[in-house]
Amino acid sequence: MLPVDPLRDLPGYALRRASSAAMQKLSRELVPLDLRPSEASVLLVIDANANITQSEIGRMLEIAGANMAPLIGRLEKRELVERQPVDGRSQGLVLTAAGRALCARARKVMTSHEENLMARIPANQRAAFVAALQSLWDSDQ
Amino acid sequence: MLPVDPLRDLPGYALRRASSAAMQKLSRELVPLDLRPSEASVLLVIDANANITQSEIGRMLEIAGANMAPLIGRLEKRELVERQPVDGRSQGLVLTAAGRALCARARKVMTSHEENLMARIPANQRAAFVAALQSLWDSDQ
DNA sequence: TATTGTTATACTCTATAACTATA
DNA sequence: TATAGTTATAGAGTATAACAATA
Repeated sequence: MLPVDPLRDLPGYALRRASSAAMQKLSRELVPLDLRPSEASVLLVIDANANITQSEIGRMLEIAGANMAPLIGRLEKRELVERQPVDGRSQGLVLTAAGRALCARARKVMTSHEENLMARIPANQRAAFVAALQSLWDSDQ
Repeated sequence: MLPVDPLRDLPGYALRRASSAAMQKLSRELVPLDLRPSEASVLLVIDANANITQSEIGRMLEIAGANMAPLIGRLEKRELVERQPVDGRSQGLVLTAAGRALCARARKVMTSHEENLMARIPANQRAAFVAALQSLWDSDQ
């Protein structure tokens, strides 16, 4: 007798499995760049917002401050990011030349990843799909 | 100047944030039952498939065998699940009376959670939304 | 008082390797 | 040889608590 999967048709479970599969795939695609998805995301955010502080990044991406410190530390140690004092307690972050180069490669990987995901969904449903995801993302009440 | 979020409109990123928000919410809702989402899922699977083995559950839910052992161990220690030898190396799993009672409560929590999620999405888009998620879930190539 | 940045710590989920017992 | 179950271990993400320096 074939086993029954009582979770298969639950939207929340499908959401979890889809997200997990997509993240695993992206992680593998970023291996050649020696970046994790969270690190690549932070590079893109700094590139789009020169002199942003790490607490601002944390609020934007919902990464707790305690976890931003080692993440930024790794990027700084690899000389992808530089800190520039804003005031006595805040530091603006900017990409180095190497950081901009790696960010460009990361953007290509992520863009390609996104296109491959969306290719699975009928074109006329994509906008509704993303809108539905964004409405769930604020449902954490 | 307001910071720019270059990730906000990427479907894959929206997928990750939506999944993360939903999982955090479900985790909180399961706290009174002292169950994690993965434990609740396993209870539902055993309830729907008496005498299923833990390796079969692992294949269904994509939980590695190495991680099933401590998970089932916790459920057995709480006397929610019993092991019954199938052959020399396999054991069928069944719920105890306490396990069935807790499973029923977990099902209520999960069903309510699913309904609250879907309430955010227009009714005429829900089927397409779940179908899109299921097609992504197999995109881990 | 509140915020920024940081360290330390712990928990969950996940991943790999190695091992036994059995098929 | 392949599979079931287990143990140990490590990585990654996330969470809280605590602290110093600054606003």
